[in-house]
Amino acid sequence: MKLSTKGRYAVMALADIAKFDGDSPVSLRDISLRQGISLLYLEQIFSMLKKNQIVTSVRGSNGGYKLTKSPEQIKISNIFSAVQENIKTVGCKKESKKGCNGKSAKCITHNLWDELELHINEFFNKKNLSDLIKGKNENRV
Amino acid sequence: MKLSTKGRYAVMALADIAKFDGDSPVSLRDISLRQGISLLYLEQIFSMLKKNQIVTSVRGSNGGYKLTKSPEQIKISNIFSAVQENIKTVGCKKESKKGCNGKSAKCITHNLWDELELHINEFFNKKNLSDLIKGKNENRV
DNA sequence: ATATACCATACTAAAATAGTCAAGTTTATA
DNA sequence: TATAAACTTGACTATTTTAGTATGGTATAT
Repeated sequence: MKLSTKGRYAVMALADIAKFDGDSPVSLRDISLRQGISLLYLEQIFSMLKKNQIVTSVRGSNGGYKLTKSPEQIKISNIFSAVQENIKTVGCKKESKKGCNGKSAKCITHNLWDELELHINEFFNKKNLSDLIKGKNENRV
Repeated sequence: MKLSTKGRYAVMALADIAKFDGDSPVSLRDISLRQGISLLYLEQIFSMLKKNQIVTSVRGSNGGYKLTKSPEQIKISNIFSAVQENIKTVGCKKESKKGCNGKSAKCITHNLWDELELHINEFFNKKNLSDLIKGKNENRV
């Protein structure tokens, strides 16, 4: 089980914006250089972030992206759902209301995965962008 | 982010053994039929579980597998590490002692993924096989 | 004897991941 | 107003992982 780069890069890039945020928008080129993420890949990711109102874009020379809200208000869970990095721990072949895998009841492990999913989502709901750029993370790249 | 079938099936199959455990060992054929998992795939998984002393095998007719410990003593984390379903949420390209991705410091999101990993591992450390077969899970398949 | 069970290695189809490539449009500013 | 810097869109692709199959055994209870 691992997180995809899409989700991780999205958080990384937004933390970068949060950190370097001023009056002017932050360009993808700068993020690309600072974070070592391909520019073309960033464009893909930011297209999704914009559609989901995590960022707004400023076109033209010296343009770039800005956060729509303050870092405190942007939860990691918001970012993940924007880039469709969803935490789907379970994957019973055929899950219906009645049961899993075509059986009449849910599988014996079902609650366990549900609980885990809940845990992870709670974790990402409690964390926001501001948590990443303050305190002991100050010297991070 | 999702769990692989290998990890999930391993837990499922062991819960099955725990549930139907008696004096005689439980055959993979029975588990395969009850849980709807390919017999050949189960053999692969149980090979790993045996190597890691989660189960012992009894050969010959009416043979099968038995848990080496009581269900209370077998943690989900033990099972996952046996089948190499490791919770590696982070995947910085080049992570050294100094930093990530060839930089001089760890990346800004590093602590976040580490924390998540810790959370998940704690969760699986607290859960054992017995939790799956008692109480509200009694009627599960 | 033999059916039932475990054991081991190699192989593969399909899906997901992690991007790249091409061809634009928009706009600040020199 | 030319143009470079920036955003936008959609298609494409190599690599890796996943989720198994296939094959050919060995061991042992009955």
